[in-house]
Amino acid sequence: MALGACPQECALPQVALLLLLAHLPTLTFFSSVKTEPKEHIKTEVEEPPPMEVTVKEEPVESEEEDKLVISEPVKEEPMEEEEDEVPLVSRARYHHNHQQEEEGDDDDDAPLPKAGKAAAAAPKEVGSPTKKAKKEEEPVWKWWEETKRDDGLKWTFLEHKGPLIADPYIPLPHHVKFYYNGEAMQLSSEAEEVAGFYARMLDHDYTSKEVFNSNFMKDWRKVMTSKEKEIITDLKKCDFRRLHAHFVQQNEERKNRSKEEKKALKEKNEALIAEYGWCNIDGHRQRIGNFKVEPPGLFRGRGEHPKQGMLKRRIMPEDIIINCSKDSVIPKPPDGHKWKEVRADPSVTWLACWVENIQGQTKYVMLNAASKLKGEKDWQKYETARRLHQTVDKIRENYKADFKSKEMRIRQRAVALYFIDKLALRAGNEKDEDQADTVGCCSLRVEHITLHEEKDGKEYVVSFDFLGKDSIRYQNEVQVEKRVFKNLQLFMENKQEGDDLFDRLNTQILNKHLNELMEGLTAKVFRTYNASRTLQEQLELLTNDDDPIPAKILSYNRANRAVAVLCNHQRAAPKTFDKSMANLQKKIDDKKEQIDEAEKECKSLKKAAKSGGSQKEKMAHEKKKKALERLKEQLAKLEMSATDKEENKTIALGTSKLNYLDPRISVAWCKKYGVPIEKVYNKTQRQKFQWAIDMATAEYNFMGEPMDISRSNDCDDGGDEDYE
DNA sequence: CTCCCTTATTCTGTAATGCTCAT
DNA sequence: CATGAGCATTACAGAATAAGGGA
Repeated sequence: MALGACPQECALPQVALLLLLAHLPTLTFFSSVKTEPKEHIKTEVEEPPPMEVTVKEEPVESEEEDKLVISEPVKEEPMEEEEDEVPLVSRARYHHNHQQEEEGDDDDDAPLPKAGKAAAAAPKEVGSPTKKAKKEEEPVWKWWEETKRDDGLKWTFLEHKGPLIADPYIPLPHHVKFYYNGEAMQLSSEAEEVAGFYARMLDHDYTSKEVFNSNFMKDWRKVMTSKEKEIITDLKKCDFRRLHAHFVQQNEERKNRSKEEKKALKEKNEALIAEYGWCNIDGHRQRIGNFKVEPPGLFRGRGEHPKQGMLKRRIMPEDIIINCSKDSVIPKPPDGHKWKEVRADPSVTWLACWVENIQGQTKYVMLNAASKLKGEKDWQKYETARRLHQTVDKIRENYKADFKSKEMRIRQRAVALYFIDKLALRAGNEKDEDQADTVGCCSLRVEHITLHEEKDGKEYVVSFDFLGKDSIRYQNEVQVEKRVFKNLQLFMENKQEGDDLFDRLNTQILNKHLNELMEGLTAKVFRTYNASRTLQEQLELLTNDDDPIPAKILSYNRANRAVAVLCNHQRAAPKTFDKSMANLQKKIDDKKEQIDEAEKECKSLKKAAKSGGSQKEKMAHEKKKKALERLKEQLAKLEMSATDKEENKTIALGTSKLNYLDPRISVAWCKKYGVPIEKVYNKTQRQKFQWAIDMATAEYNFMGEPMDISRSNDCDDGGDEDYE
């Protein structure tokens, strides 16, 4: 049963199987406890479609909102334009200067030149109609109802304030001293700043690593004055403890700030966001993802990174390239500074970039996940995955046939693809020497797998053990087809540790082949496809229609978890895991005790009610019964979260939720089972997946007919339920 | 009910990867 | 084919914030 999670016979690593199997009984147990309170039954049975209930339940923002609500429930009518539209920074300018724009730009709200029928019909940007806090929600731009532009350009108009540069260094107070060889030493500002970076990390593992320390020392010495360089030669003689203590104290003080201070700080921060956090793209205001330039610091590579500890230098305006329209207000560099360059390249999505000094890579400032540019791409990604579904059977046949090919390179390609499909491995590009030694499928080396003709009663078992992205360990034992096994033996013949398993293959070759099988197909599409498919299948399998909401959510999380396991999304067990688990357990025990007690009381009341039979006594009994039910429900919820927590100990759900699971599957599930969307997506997630929440109905099927995104919403299930 | 502290969740930061295109 | 630039996506850790729970 749990095997249903796997794309094919047994894709899930063993852990997953164990987890799912081990907990299925629990699940059944819960689903059979019929103690739902009346309201629950109602929500599910009664008229108003669940969705409506949901909308009402939208958690209210906070204090301010309360005030407003008190004053008067604002009427439903969508308040037109005026206020809601404020945010467009320089609309006037935009229209003014925007002559190269084609015709159809007469509507204030549809600045996109090619907006077709969809845009015309679309209710323009609708703000939050009811609640009207002064910090109003940004009006939603339903870009998904517009026709996608097909010229490959990302924008016509782009205006922004440029990135926010890190504050200059402020030297430490004089009493905070660095000691060398037991003696206080006043460092130059430059050397002190870098010393501070190290001091901050004093109680981190990094500072106990040799590579980190030697890289640090080397770079630190580069910023020292010649005198300092002469003196400071040995890290072991450096004493950063005063600096460290200073920073700790600073943190402490920050935490203990008064309410007023905190509020002021928050406002200041919001002002910064208001100024730098937004851009105007084709007449719409959209949030920028990372508008702050990365401040200087010590490079923290993951795993055994050869460059860990190196100094990440301060980025100055002179390093930064700005990208924006010619006719926009060009961002102003800080006083006395210049940008490296200002260009207007509408073929890319970034607003600014610079080259980072550790790896020589370019870093970009881009829009945030809720933006059209990102959302459209995301949507497209899932449509590609759905197209794969249409042809995946053929592709599988195809690579299975290739297991027998006369050509080694074809066989290797086939086996690699088999792994990518079955195990959701990453493509595995080659890497440079100066990066951490991690691999993906194509870059697997012979030492990363072990072949077992037989293991634990199974034939042809391959065990994997390697470090993948972010140096996360991948360990798995998989039973494979005999042909795959024999091929692997062949590939490994006459090879030794360090040799590539697939020596006639790399990602370009593989992707080129894939592209011939299906337009737009690359190795990573399989990951997306198998992840999303697994979610949908697991949801179907695990959800019980008549479960109360918490049980449904547990099912959802389990389905999500199956995907996370498939994709090997791990996390370090939270430091306080055991403790908090024990706490939870105690709560559960307490609750059980309460229930025991309540049960006893209930029984005696029942007796009293029956024999004596006064109205009062009956009432008392009824009351107790209800209380008891409530308690039981609370207990079920607690136990639910306990299993959920336990199962989640070292598994991270976020990554798959955010990057691999077609959000329409989740939206459809919520609609189908009357689960409020907030139970599955938090606020930012709802923003990111607005397009899906808006477009998917309960009938959405990931494995159904893909949509043609470029021609927009003229197929599929034209859902129009508003559901925020 | 408020306050304070602890724990859980969300958000931010930025590293690490995938993939295409030009040379 | 090999290599590297360019840019976009995916990834986890840690900081920040919110929520829970006891006094």
